[in-house]
Amino acid sequence: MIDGSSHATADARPTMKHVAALAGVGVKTVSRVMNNEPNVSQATIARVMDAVGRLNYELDVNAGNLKRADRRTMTIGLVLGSVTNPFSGLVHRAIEEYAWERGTAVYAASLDDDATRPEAREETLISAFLRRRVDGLILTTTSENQSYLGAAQRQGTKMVFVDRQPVGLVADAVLSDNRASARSATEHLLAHGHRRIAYLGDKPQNWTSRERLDGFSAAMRDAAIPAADAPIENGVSDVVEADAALARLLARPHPPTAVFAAQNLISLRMVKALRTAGVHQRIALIGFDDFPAADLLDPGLTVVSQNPTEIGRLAAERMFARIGGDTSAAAVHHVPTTVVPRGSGEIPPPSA
Amino acid sequence: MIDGSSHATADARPTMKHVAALAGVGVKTVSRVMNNEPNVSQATIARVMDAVGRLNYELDVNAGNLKRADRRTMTIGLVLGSVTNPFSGLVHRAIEEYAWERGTAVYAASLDDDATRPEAREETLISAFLRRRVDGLILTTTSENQSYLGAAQRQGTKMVFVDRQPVGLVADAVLSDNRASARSATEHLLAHGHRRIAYLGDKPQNWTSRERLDGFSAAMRDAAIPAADAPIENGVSDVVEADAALARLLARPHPPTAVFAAQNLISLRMVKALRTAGVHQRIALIGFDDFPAADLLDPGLTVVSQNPTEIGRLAAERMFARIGGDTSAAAVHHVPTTVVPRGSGEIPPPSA
DNA sequence: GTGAAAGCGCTAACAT
DNA sequence: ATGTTAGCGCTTTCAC
Repeated sequence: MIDGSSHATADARPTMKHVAALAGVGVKTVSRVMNNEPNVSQATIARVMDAVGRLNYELDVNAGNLKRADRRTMTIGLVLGSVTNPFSGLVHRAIEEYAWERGTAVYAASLDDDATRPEAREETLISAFLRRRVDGLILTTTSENQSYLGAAQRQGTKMVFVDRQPVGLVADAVLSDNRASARSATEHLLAHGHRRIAYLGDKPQNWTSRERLDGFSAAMRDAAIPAADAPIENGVSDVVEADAALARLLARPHPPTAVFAAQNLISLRMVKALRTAGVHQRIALIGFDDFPAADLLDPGLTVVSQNPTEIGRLAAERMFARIGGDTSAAAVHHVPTTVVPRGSGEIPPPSA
Repeated sequence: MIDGSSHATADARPTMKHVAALAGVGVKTVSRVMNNEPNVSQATIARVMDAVGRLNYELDVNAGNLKRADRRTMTIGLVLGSVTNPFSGLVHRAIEEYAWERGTAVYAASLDDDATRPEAREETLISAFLRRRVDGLILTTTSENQSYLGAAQRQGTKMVFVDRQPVGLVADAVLSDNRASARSATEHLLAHGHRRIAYLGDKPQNWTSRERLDGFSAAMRDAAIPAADAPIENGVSDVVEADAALARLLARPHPPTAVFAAQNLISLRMVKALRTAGVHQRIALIGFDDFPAADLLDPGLTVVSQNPTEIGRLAAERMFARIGGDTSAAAVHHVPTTVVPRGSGEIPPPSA
């Protein structure tokens, strides 16, 4: 027994037939044992399990699903923003946890916002999942319209959207109330006495971006702030751009006394830009999305904290409810956000 | 056409037989078209594709794999630390990218270090992957010994380890040279004049933790520093513990002038502890693993930066080489790390 | 260039 | 309590 090749375990992948032969039973009996079905004697179970162990047999669930009545593959597909993003990472983690607890495997695929042809990649990934007959798809789509998923949905694939609402398709969605969150953030700054507040946002092609901008605008309008005192910078996707955007804001006749960075990466870039400009102790900043080191900055970064873990858990819960036969009307589920004050968002305006 | 049920697309999932019937050809011809096989006339291809479009047919790859000669499922399984950890997230992302480019789907599963019975969960997840006949497994295992994977390996499942070396199993591994990296970090502090350096590490059950501690100890020994000046605190897994550990260090007759936090979460906890103790501008700190906001801290956090993206890419490369038939000897692949100076690691000792 | 028949590994339905 | 037969949706083999 030098190299394992003379070991009792065979090198070829065993099938149920091999196990049945070795145990001296029929294949259906092996199937019963492997699937914990009733009506098998303890003695037979023992003999089958012994053979399974000797051969290191693992049930082939794909083959079984071919014939099985419910035709469930016990897999779901996840299409999210990159797992590199802490938000997506937590959503991913929560869904995975929920799925594995229910014996369901999770396919993961990332969608980078900045890809060349995002819709093409999105459709390719989803098609790959459909060809593998996933029971459901949990999606953060980049495309403008998801009606192309209608056929797959009618054919039985369950769908739940995360961090977005579906367009051209009726399906459950789980997300933060982006508009209300942006409003809260803005009102937080207003409550601390600010009147001139700048908004830094992501690309407006992005639906969540538009929602956040709407929330900001609504809050400013309600506070009777003229649009001239609510400057907007969209599409800040780079540190250099952040510096430039801040420079533009500071060059205004009446520069803003506070900044709302409505996306997590933009928040980081803005922390740096304010620092570089030497105004980080003077201009208030509130960011969107929390991250581990936010409280270690100086000043600590005040953020609108989403609850990605709860978003993921709830999305998974909806998914498994649908898979389990829930046919209630599709709905949008909002997960609450909270403003976490850490210092940067509580800097008062100079006048105060 | 009010609700789509009267639409041309059927609600039942179509099979090749349906497509063949609608296109007026045999199933084998449909199979040829779906798999881009030669010897089909353009006219036939067009008719088949038309039927495919009308029925919204998607090939069932699981069914096909049952009979296909190579029996490849075009899926791999990933068992990593939680995608919540930025290191794992980047490794995950790189592997995913590489796999999808090769038409391979990726199953993802997280393994939390702090689970109750980590090996049980590990084996459950891996078994789930094997039952789905993945072509390969890319693993960051928690178990002490992986010889239980030998049978699956002999049966054809390729395996590549990430961030760990396999024990009791011969397989490729891709990881940072933890020992050398810890040595570099320590030498960086020594080069800045420090003689009394504390080491804060993860649980010593963890193999990478032991390697890092070894690297630290070797560097200190080479510098002829007595062990009394190289205090070690292991298993700091909490902010409170970090405070306590720092307090113990500062209470020493000759407190350390520098600290090496040899794990990413511990680095964060230590930043906070030093800040709380009011010594963050006085005691040097070097962390392990980079993170997005490290340069935004004050002082900026000097770290040993691993290259998780390259680790992931290389692991995927090895995996696909093995799947493609590479039978060369299994090897350990070290991916270089770099010390990124940002301020905290360059604070001189009081005497200098 | 095309199709008919066999069978991949398993489960359903029906024996016994 | 156990085994036998058919067939899931596809690819292989081989015939035309």
